[in-house]
Amino acid sequence: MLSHKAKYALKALLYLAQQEETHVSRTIEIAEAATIPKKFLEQILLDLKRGHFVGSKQGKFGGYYLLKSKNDITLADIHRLFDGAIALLPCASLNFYERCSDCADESECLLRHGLITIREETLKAMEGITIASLVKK
Amino acid sequence: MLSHKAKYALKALLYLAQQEETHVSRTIEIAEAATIPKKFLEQILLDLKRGHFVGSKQGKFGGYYLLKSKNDITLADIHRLFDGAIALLPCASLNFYERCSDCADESECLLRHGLITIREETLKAMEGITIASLVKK
DNA sequence: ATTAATTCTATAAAATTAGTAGAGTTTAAA
DNA sequence: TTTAAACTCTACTAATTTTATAGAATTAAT
Repeated sequence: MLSHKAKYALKALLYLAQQEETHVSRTIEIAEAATIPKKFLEQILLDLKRGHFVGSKQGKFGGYYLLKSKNDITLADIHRLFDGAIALLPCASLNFYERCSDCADESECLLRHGLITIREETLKAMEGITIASLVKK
Repeated sequence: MLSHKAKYALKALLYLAQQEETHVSRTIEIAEAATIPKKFLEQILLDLKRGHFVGSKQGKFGGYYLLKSKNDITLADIHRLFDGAIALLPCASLNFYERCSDCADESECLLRHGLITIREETLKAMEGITIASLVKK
């Protein structure tokens, strides 16, 4: 399941994707349009900025705008940024790999093989969902 | 990601699937073989029993055994039993459906459509992974 | 200088997860 | 019928994560 943070991030990105390219959106404007607690959204937008998905303009008349093309922001990206690994266990993850402490010999683990298959399939599906594809409904 | 409970459940089921059909396995035996805290495993086996995946024999010389065929226990089943919905948000779930409180009109939600697609694809993948397929490596 | 915005750090309440404790019940066998 | 060995059940606890909130600092336009 997605965390609220990831869900809010996606909703904020969808909002930004629907604005004119030149428009910068204030946090409060996004928060009200997408029903997201404003102070929580502040953090989320900063995370998105650090992930180089959005840019910001500071000071009066400042706000946020999409930095990457809406075609290049995928569900997999946002999942990884806010909720971490796509894989079902760390030992089956590419970007968040970690050994299981309860596993004597990883190469012998019956579970891992199946979970790698799952990761490959869900990753492909999640990379197919972009902000652009969501906006197009 | 899978919870430890779900991971332990899968490891326990894999252990049971590798025993002879007539054999009943004691909790302590499974715990030691699969490196699972015994008292934690007790709870997990009871959950698996209530889900009709395993059966038990009480009293001295009692223990657990597979109730369902290893071909009929899927990763999706175990995910649902221990970790709930397969879908990324409750509003996109079949078995754990819930409305989002921050969503004014669900039929208008741009996110939901994409998440239903993802759910369909990952569900298909997860239903393809059975205890039998994992044992066969 | 003032206003309106982002940025940053700290804090807090609630929920979830992971695991432990201990008493109760059931069954086989001596 | 007693004992041993197993499952069953309920409650509890500690740690972690999640979901925020608060407030001061910084930036930029007018």
